[in-house]
Amino acid sequence: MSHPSPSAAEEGVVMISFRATFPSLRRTRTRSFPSSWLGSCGTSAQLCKRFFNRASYAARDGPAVSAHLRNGDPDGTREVLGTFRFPDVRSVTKMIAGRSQNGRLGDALKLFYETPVRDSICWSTMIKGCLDCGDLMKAQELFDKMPEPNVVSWTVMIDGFSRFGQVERAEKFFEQMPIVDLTAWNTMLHGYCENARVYDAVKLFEQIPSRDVVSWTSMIGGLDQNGKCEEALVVFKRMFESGIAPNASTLTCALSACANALSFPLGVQIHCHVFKSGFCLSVFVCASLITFYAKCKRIEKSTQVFNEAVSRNVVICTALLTGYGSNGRHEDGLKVFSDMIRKSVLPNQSSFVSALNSCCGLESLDRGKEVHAPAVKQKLGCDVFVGNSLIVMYNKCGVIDDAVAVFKRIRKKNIVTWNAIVCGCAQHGRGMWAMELFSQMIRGLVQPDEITLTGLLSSCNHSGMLQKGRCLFRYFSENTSIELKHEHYACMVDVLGRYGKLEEAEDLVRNMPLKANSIVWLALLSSCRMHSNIDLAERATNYILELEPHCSAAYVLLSNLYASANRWGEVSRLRVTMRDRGIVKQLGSSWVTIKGQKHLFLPGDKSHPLSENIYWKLDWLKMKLKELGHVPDKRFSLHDVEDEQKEELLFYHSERLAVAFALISTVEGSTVTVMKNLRICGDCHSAIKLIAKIVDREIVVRDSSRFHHFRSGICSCGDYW
DNA sequence: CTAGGGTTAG
Repeated sequence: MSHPSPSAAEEGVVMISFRATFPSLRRTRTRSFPSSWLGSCGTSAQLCKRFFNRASYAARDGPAVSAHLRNGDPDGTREVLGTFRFPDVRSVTKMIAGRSQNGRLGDALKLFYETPVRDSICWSTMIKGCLDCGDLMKAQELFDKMPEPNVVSWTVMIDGFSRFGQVERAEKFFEQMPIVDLTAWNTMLHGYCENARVYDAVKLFEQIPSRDVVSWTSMIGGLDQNGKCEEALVVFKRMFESGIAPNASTLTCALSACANALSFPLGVQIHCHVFKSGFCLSVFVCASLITFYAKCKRIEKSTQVFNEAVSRNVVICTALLTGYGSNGRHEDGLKVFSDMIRKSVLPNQSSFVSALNSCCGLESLDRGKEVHAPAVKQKLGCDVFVGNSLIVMYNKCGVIDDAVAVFKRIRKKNIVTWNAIVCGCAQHGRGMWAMELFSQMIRGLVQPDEITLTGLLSSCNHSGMLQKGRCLFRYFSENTSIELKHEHYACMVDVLGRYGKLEEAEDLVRNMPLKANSIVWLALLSSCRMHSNIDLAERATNYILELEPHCSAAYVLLSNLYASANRWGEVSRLRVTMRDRGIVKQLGSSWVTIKGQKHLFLPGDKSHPLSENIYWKLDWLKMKLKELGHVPDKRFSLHDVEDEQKEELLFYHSERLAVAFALISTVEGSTVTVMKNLRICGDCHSAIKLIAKIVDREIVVRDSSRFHHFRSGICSCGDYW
């Protein structure tokens, strides 16, 4: 400390002389930051300046101010300054920074304006504060008013413009700077990178007179984050040759590039370097090692790095959690998550996102709710990222109402939020909701994107809204710059075809500007299956097999179409072709998750330990169904066998076994949810409607295309699916 | 720890 602390005597002298000069001040002493008094101070600016800049006061009170700011209690600083006779510009600057960082721009500005003496640091802090609080205009205004902007304030502005996506203005500022130092160069470099102008960044990088480790790291990270991971690695190697030693940040960026480029050997080399150099102490490096191994599908190595990590903070845990998720090891991922909570490592936004993704992977509503609860506890339930994941999770686990509840609570919705809920409506057959959401988007000036269109068309498709579908399709092609892709045409063909407009659908396929791919033709073929149009189906199949000779779905669809028309000769001919070409039909299966345990059923399956009870329940249901006048629809039994046998086969479809098992294994009155890998069979559909009525419970079946909510004799799909 | 630059998890 260059300034010695004042002795009590000295302080006393100051006090006495000050009070003698301003006797009225005694009353205001305990009040916080007396602005009125600052006004009177202005009459003697020199005196004021002398008092304000007395380092001795800052030496005594400064640490207290810092402590309050550190503890997130900017108001505490007022109390300290209340006992503080002469706040100096350093303390005021700290307070301004504190208030800005707490999002209280108004208070910060008030302090700033009340301060009579402002140095360039104070100005820069205030400008930065405006930018941190999202007020670019105010920052610019202050910058223009600043008496002598220095290289720091210029740099703050460049960074601000870049962060607001106004890289052109940043560029202009950079060109106009009277003095450019290396930090300014690096700021501009980073600005280009974060605004996807990575090649301008490269150009700038080559111009930097002397590059330091930050320049190199920015360049490597920038290239990597703009999808140029190979080039990032080239720059990394060049850096080594130029003799600049990488630090923890550099290694983090380089490892990320290795992961994206799946450059396993180089990543391992970096790992060795990390090990030898001691950078494994850095949590960032450690996390990126975990991610690197996970992306290279060496999840065991990720676990090893995790186990050997010196400290386990949220970043490291989340890296492993995410790694497990992306390797399909959802149970393990959720175990990491629950360990975090148990060991009081507070999960953050990303941890929740990954954990919820794993719940989706397990299709487990219970696990999803277990993650939702701590998210709410941490006030992240309405966060846009966590919220988006929650919407997807609730949709996928079959409870659209909960997804909607989350949607409504998210205040700062982004396009992903809107898409998530629109796609949920599609899956759950809430076509009208989807339309209402779309008009809300348009009114709220939210730009829909190509995913929105897919969601909307598929909503129309699942709700049988022909006219709405046609309108949307036209609206998007005429009024937006969204490029229509194959999936959009496939969706539209579905909308038309399922409704029975097969000719119109075929016209669309033949006249679309892109070359129709197998997905588009497959949409047409499945419509033909629904509306028993064998001619068109045969044509569509030919196109599909030309494009994709091993498309088993095409064979199955056509074969089922022949079967339902009793053309068994064609069926067996197709079966032979399939066998010759080695095409295997996907076997139908259904499953139910109860208490975290997945129970899988195949058609006519008797392997389940509770098989006897399941079949007993099914027989009882069969009797009840008969009483209600249910007649099995044998058209859905696509085997060339006697009618009675057909009925038998129908009754033991995997979805029914799963439903019966779910009913006997859960509490009466609760909703049961069954998943199926293929589309639900038509006869099962009508039977389950009645079963829901008989047992007076809601039964949810998710098949390969959507959710069916069965309740008291009706299905949410309105028999249109 | 009074102002400006690079890093992680999706």
